[in-house]
Amino acid sequence: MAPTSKSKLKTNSSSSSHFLNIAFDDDDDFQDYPSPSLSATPRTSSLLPPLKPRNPTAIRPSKTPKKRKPVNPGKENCIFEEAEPDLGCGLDSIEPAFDLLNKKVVSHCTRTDNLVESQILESIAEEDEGNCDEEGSEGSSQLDVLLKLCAEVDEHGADDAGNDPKCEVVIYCPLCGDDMSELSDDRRQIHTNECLDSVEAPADVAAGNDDRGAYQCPGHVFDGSPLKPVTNEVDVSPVVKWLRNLGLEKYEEIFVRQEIDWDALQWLKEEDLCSIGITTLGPRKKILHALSELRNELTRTVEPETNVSRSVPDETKLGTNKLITDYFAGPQRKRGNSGTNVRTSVQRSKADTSHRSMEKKDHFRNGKQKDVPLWCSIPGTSFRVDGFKYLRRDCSHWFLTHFHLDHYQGLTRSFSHGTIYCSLITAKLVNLKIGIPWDNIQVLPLHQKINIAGTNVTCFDANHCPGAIIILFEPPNGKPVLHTGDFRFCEEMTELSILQACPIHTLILDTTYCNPQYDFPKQESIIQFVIDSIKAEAFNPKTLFLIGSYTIGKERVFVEVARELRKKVYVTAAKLRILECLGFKQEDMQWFTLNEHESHIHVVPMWTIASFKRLQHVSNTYKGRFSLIVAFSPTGWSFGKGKKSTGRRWQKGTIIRYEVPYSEHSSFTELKEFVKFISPANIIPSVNNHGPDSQNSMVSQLLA
DNA sequence: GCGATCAGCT
DNA sequence: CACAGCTGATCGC
Repeated sequence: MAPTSKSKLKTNSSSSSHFLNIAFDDDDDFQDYPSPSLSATPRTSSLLPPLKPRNPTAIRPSKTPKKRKPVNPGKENCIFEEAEPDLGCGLDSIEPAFDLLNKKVVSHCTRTDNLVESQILESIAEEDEGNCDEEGSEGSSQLDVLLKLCAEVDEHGADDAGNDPKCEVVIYCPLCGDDMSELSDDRRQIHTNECLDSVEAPADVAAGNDDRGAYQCPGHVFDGSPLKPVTNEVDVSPVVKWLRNLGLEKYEEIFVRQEIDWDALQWLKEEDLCSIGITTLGPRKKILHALSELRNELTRTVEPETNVSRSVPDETKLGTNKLITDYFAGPQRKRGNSGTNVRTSVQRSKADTSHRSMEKKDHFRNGKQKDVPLWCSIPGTSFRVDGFKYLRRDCSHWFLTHFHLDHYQGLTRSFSHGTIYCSLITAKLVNLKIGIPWDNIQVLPLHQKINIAGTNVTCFDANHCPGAIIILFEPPNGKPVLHTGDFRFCEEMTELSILQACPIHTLILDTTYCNPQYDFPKQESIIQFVIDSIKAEAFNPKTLFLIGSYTIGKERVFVEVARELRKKVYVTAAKLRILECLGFKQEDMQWFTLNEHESHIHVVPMWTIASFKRLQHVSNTYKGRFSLIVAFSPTGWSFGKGKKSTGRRWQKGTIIRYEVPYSEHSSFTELKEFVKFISPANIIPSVNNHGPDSQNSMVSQLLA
């Protein structure tokens, strides 16, 4: 395969070099700000080709109106806030550029939000093979949908367990461990209710259900007792069972000795645990976490049926990144939000086979199964995307969209689950940083359709970090899936003929900034601000400029600063090794130096800039050589949400930090434009950072 | 002992 | 909170 490495920076491709060669006209610095309107038409008509929905009938109206969160109330109309008084360090020179940027963004922010109420796409979880047609459930009640999904989960679970038909179903009481196989359902119910009463569990907790066979047992809901046979635990207290379930059996003795019963357990605090002898941090935290879960369970008012019919189908249709199993929160689940406590047979079956070490490694950690989220499975294939945290043996094709920790987490040197597919740049980094042998890596070319196990696969530059790709899957079932990974929409994407022609069925979308209040400026404008700031202060040789960067990402900021100012930037040797993987041309590489004395512009990790303590340490290191530090922290979070202002300027003594809204993810406006361009039948958000309800609401607003 | 993992933090 | 990732503690082979 002939890789056509094309860095996102587009510095290594003459055909796209215009991307970097911004006209830095001093008189026209901020013309590049996007149109101040959220309505789709202005920018679309001025900058982009007409975005024709190619699949208009696929969009279905919402069955239930969704609430829309209040939009930015208009007070965030200043991009930079003076976080602390300017102590006067001769910085007047850089203020004008700062003010100018500020004013420009004011006009940018005071736009009229013109959002139409939700229009929700259905995104019913489909079977991997794609033969579960969503049309079939069109007329179903929400409960029917739920039941159907449950049935599918059950079947799946049985398969996963390597179900043995000869295997006799033995049903134990999860409380006392008695064999209840011979009892009728009613008798089992009575039995467990009695057990339940005997440990004084509140009634609302008992509302959860277990789908073990035909029998529903409430017991494990509150004590988390294991679902495997527990014949040796007949005489064991609920507290001990609870500890064992947490994998902390070695502390049983302490709890027994201290006579901590179920009631007392609920009230334990960290200092109590320390005082009774649980001095190791990890187990103590684990116990405290489990206790807080337990308290949540006990205080929650559970209305299982109401919750099931109200929330589950909605979330399913909207395609959040949750599995069906997420809707049935077991006692230990972190995100138990449905209020129901049914444990699915998937979880049970896997628990039953957890003695097999390989399966244990694949599916479990501390007794918890890591569910494969919707966003990393490609419907119609067995492929996984960025799902290395959920390694399974049922897949041998693993795609990696880009080399950021939250996407490759779980990928280690010992990976043996098949082939990793990624861009050339990502491949180099995976090899360099993780040590994956090249034999296990398949480099994907850009813009070139290739066939992998019967599915056509085409990649495009994601305009995120170097090597980041968007992947188009065309499985044999005729339902193409576009996975954006992390991406920032740009007009070049609308010019991709394959995307124009291919009717996307499922869009797995980077929804990091899927909220109307995230509508940051174009990257060029921010870079220009940084350049202007440095230019303005450059007369002072005792000023050190710091530019924040991730392992990869944000390179455009310091590369363009160097090119424009024709000054070298200092990077560490480790950083240079990474930069060498990114496909820069020699003329760009010349701007990097390993000699810190050669430059007063240093590239540092973002986390160095994030804290004044660390900046102070840098300042101390350079005492004598530099008397002022100006640091730039480029992050999209500095624009909007939850902050009093939409960007900040901080100062402490001779250290100044600018948080500049430089984002490598799409803004809300860009997401809307992209969704309009793609017009998918389904959307699956890959980021769920505002809670499911809010997220669904936001995703539905993309269609407004 | 070392790699993997997780919580906590920014 | 998150972005993305560092640190330090613990787990597990």
